[in-house]
Amino acid sequence: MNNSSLIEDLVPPKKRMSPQDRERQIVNQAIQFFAKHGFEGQLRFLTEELGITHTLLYHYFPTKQDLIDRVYQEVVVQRWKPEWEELLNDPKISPEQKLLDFYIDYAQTILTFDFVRILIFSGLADKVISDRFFNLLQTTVIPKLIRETRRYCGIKSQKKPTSQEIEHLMGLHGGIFYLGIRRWIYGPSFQIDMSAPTQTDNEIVKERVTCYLLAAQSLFKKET
Amino acid sequence: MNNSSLIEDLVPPKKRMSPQDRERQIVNQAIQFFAKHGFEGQLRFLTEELGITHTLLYHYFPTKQDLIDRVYQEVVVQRWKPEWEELLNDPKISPEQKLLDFYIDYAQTILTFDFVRILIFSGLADKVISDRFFNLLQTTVIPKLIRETRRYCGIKSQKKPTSQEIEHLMGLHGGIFYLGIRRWIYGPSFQIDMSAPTQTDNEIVKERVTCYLLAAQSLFKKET
DNA sequence: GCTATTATTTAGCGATTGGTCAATAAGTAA
DNA sequence: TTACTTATTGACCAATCGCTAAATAATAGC
Repeated sequence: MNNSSLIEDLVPPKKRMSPQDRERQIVNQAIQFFAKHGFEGQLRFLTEELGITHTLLYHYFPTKQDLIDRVYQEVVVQRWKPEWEELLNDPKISPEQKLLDFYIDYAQTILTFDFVRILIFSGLADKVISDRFFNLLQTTVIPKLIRETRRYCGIKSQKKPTSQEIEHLMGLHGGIFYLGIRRWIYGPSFQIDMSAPTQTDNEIVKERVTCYLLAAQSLFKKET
Repeated sequence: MNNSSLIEDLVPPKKRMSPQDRERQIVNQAIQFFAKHGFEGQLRFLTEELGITHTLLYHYFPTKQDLIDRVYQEVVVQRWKPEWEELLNDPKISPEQKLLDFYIDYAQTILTFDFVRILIFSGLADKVISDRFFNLLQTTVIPKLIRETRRYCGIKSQKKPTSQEIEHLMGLHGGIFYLGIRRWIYGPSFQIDMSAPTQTDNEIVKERVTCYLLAAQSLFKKET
């Protein structure tokens, strides 16, 4: 008469989930939801996607800000890799290999729908999330990237990075982040014709890093 | 007793403005308002800044979308310069000078608070504005920029741009647009230390274009 | 089966949203 | 002054926002 048993085999009703599972489910959906609609997205639509009432959401996250903070932790904070600093400090690796390894892994880590959009949404609004991320960038990897660039160019200076060196690095950095902006913000309308053979992200990043180093050599003449 | 006459000398009361002046005032304020708060910004706050009631706004723009459309026209459509195409087609100018002249003027034109933020806000939401702008870019200047890059490298090919050529140009393009993102989205926290001597935008753009062409020469070997 | 716990829902509140409509008052022409 | 146009306003509305309190029902331990 009814085929509910068949359906239940595939999708168990599980009307009442364990708190851990439910929280995990909410956070995962909230990440995609806020990345798509921004932090002004209405919680009632989020709970609609989850198939729960919006009051249940308040049971797990008492305020909207609590949920946003959690999303921020998962998307931005947990995605930062401490091993990036270790890699850039490793004396056994050549400068060009360090830069290449770093930017390939960095690009794979941050060029995602949720990261790029949430970072931009934050920058446009209160900047709480974006500020913290860029502070991390500026205090940790950027000085090391410039130090390695100097080593590659045969420069021994211990002085702090010049504005020209930083700007040159920002040219590379922006060129790579622009991949994410084209893909996840401007969307499919600003993509390359897919009928022709296209390069992979890794190939593109590799080419940009190579160009960066080539130009650095001609830009920063050897001094010693 | 009161000094209202003094104030009125400086700022005439002008409680009733001419329709043209009022509309101009509303549009100007709306551009800055939407660029700051996004298109979800509340019209009551906008009219508060203007010192008028929100109902008067509806007298000039019947719906919010009408006002947004007008802002789009002023900020994006009217800012596109047809002479960019003329410049890139001018046979009397060398390829490197064309690229330099174009990107210096392009950067000066679009790297503004209202343009950068409104373009990004649009991209994050319905993409109506950003799609149209990038369609303009892709169909007009990008093919010409790649043609001039080929001429600079001594390549005679008439084939349509390869994905590698486009990606290389996107590296330059993104590196320049990233100036606006740092300045108008991430904000002051991601700016270079101002105590040291800094480069002007024109100097930065010039250096990036030079690096782009240098790398293009080594990337695209001459074929004759 | 019984009970305690708690995941989940129903109902609703106060504030805010874009938008409407009729009344008001500042200019203009006679 | 008078009459007319219209820029501007005050009062209000339906829908929606984040959020709360109390009732309901599914589960686990006994």
